[in-house]
Amino acid sequence: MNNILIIEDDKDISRLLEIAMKDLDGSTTVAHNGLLGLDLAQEADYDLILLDVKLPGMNGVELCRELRKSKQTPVIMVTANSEEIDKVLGLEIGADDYITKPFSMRELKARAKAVLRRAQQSAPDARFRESVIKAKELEIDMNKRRVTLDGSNVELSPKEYELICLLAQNVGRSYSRAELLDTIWGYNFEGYEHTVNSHINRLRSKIEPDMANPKFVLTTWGVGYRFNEDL
Amino acid sequence: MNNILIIEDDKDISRLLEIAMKDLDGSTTVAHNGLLGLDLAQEADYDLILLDVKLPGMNGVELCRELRKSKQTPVIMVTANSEEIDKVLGLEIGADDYITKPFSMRELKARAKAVLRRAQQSAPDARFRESVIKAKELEIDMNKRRVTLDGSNVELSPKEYELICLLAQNVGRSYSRAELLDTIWGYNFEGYEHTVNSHINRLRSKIEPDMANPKFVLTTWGVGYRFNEDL
DNA sequence: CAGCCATGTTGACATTTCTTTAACTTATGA
DNA sequence: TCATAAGTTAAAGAAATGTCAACATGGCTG
Repeated sequence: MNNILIIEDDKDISRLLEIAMKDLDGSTTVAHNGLLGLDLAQEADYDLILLDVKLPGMNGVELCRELRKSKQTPVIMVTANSEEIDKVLGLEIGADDYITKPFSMRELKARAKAVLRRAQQSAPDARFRESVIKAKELEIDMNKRRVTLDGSNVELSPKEYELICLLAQNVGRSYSRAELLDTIWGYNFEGYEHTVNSHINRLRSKIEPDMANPKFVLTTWGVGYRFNEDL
Repeated sequence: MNNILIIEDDKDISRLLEIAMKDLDGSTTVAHNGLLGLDLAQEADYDLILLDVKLPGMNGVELCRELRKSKQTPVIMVTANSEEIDKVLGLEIGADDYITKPFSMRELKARAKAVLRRAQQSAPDARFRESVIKAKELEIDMNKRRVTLDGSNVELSPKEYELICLLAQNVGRSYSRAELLDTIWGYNFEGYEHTVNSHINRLRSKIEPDMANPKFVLTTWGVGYRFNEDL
């Protein structure tokens, strides 16, 4: 979950920015003027700030420069025209990226994702964020989206992959079918819980050496499924 | 005294770069477009080249790749945004370092100094960069920008080439169509993800012996594409 | 200006995955 | 032990996704 601060006076645009950030698993705070925005940015530690260049109260370029005196929070400047870009680029204000209106949602999300990724990679604790999970001969590489069994590749469908990731990331925790449907299928899924069984079944058939005695994905009777805690 | 070539169309930025280089006891030459820059770089022996990615005449990535065919002059790429960094990092173009706008003078000088020191210390052939990827009968030589199948040349379009480079450099990692669009087409691309299919299709028709069973570029169903990890 | 080439778009068709159904097996407790 | 609730498995139609050829466009070059 990323904490994202949006400093933008136009209500429509800030609404749009919020929607895009929610898609990126972000929790958003909005400030509709520069001074308030700077206060918030200096008080809390955000993962990313989307900052409009033209603002009432305090200009975005000034704000960014001021913020940089105390914090290195990643900033993406939102500019209305190319004239403003020159200012952002030419001056050393310390923004991490910029985007010009009108922008596409895809572009905005891609840029935000890239900035967040870079910020996290350079952060000191990046090495603690393990993206490879190992359990006996089973290995899940979340960066590559790759699952191997004894070193050889296992082809998993999207649902199967999401299931094994969720379970393996929370070894020993039992998930009910309803929980799995909510997190993987989404709250709007209208189908039966039985669907989960089907997918677990196919997942097992691909990773379990002995279907009758699963090693990895275990059944918690009357509850749901969990990843084996004794491996 | 170091001879430094600056290839940058923006006059303000090139002046900024010149000032920084003079501080490093450098004598600077400026080219305001890509073709002229490449000419100069190929003619004379510079100690360092500062190269803007976005250029009129010839793109910085292409220029660097072209220059590498004849010279190993140290190159620092100057990029305006994260999209370009991703490209510089993702594709093998033979740059020695990169810096993003807006940059601080201090950072620029530090990087330039480091690159110059490295270049002077290492013997002429010590900084030989291995950039040939081999996978069975397929061979990709990123210095020559040449792809061969069983020794015979395969003619690839720019997009096809960038696709195979990116995928082959990250064997086994699955890229979604959106990711491919972001790194190869750029965040500004407004078209459909379907476009990726087309290019993968054409790429396959040129390198795959059996289109029905691709050996090199595999499909990760529901996700995207990847380079075969079991070769 | 004509023709070529790289690129992007479209749509018919093929393949894989998903959901549901149904028959079968296992665990649990009265 | 037997009834029943819960889980497994296989199969089939529906939905989603991928393939691939054909066409459209637009830049570049002779």
